[in-house]
Amino acid sequence: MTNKKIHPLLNILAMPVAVDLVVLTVRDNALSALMIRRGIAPYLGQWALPGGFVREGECLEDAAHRELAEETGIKRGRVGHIEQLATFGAPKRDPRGRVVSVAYIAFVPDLPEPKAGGDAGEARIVPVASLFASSAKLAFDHAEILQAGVERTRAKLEYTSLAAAFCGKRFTIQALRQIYEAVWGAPLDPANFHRKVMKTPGFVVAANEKTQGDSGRPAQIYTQGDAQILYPPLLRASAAKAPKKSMKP
Amino acid sequence: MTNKKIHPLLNILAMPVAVDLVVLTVRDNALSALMIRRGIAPYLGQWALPGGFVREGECLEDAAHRELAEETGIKRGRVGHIEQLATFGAPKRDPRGRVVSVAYIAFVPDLPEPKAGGDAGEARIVPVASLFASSAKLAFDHAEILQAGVERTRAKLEYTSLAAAFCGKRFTIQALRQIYEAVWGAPLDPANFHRKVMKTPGFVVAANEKTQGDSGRPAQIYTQGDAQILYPPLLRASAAKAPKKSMKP
DNA sequence: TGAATAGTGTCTATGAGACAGTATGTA
DNA sequence: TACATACTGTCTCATAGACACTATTCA
Repeated sequence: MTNKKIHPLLNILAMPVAVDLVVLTVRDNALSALMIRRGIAPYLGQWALPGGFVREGECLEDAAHRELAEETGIKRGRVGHIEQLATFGAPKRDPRGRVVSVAYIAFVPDLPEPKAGGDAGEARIVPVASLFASSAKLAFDHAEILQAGVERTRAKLEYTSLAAAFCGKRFTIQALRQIYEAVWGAPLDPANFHRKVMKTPGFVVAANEKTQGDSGRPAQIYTQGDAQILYPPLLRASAAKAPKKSMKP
Repeated sequence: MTNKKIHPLLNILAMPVAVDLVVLTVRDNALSALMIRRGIAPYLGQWALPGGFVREGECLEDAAHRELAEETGIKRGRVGHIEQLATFGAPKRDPRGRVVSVAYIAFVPDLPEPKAGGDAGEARIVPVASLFASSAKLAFDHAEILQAGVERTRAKLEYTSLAAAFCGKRFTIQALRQIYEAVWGAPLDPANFHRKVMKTPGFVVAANEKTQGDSGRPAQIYTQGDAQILYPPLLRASAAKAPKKSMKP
């Protein structure tokens, strides 16, 4: 690249690149997403995912963190986990012109009600079940992005320790189980769950503390362990599987 | 390097968007990728993934199929499976200027040695093991993309029926097993594998035909079934798991 | 016949699920 | 004390892995 007059890319189509964020948390035992009510056209007044455009010299994940902080006030340190989800690039997905959007999922421990900042309108934490209801029309292709983010999250809880990213730094096994129950939308047997977590090396580490003041026996408090991958995985019950009958007399 | 472009409508930084392809096949029992030797600078003469820029009015997956056909001659119908892998957007990943690249993985049944077309140099099918060797320096961040594609592929064979996308339309259980062995790089017990595939509903469907002319008992021929998801999954042996001892006297 | 591969039988170890039982706190 | 929740024990069933065995072809 010594000849600076030649720009091989000049006659290539260029387009804005955005990041959109599926920010998930568990609130009142319901998997919920942080949504922004759009204050400008198009899709004025509809729910949209937080997001914005990538800037010069900024990598995609940095853009995601920046938008999260700008639009919702969530700083990097409060984010339990962030990862790239997928990229959406249909030519007409934004009526203003072609935009490619790189979607991220972020898991955040239970949040205070956020305040909107930047160019966003009202920001709220909404249970995903109500967003999936047909009456809730999301802006752009954000329903599709949200759906993909939730499905990825459900799948990842099976074989990774990411459920802990929804908890705070210190948590009980019950709290961890409630994350699974909220994300999967199905109850789990507390006894079996407890045993499974305990025998998965590195999933959680006992802290030198117990709960107190609650009703019932105090619970051991744990912190997240080193393990990233759960082996064997903690599988959801298959929808395809026939219900079982107990044979105990 | 002021390759900055401003989108006319939005006054936002715009950039070229590329697709890069991790085209995988199993050849001589080795997982292999289709690579292109670069015929132009930068990285002249080094191995790179096939790819190119997204065009106006073209969605990302269409761009992936188009580049695959242009650079390697593989038509849509020959592709067993294609899916988006991830998007790579580090500001300096292309020394010519900022480019965001959406990577795809494609699985193709065993290929004839390809001919290069378009602006590509020599195209070849290379075992991924030799590409991972430290001596093989790939262009751009393509080593990282390839690594991600191979890891995704290994993981997906566990819980999906995608291994069949590496086989032709009709295949034996042995052929399917050899896909798993090549992708995972580890032998599987033929008897147990056979039973596992058979008892997973919809994984394969028996065709009305058997092999003939080979040594050994003729094998039933199958086609791919309806199932997308394997439940329960066909897990790789964990590296973390201690080797087992047989207790049989 | 023997070599080779397909496919089945069967034993064992492991893990999931159901659920009873015990431990330890609060009201 | 009653109650609630944490945790443990234990039984049953399903599955994976090891590997012996049978089946069916070709040379």
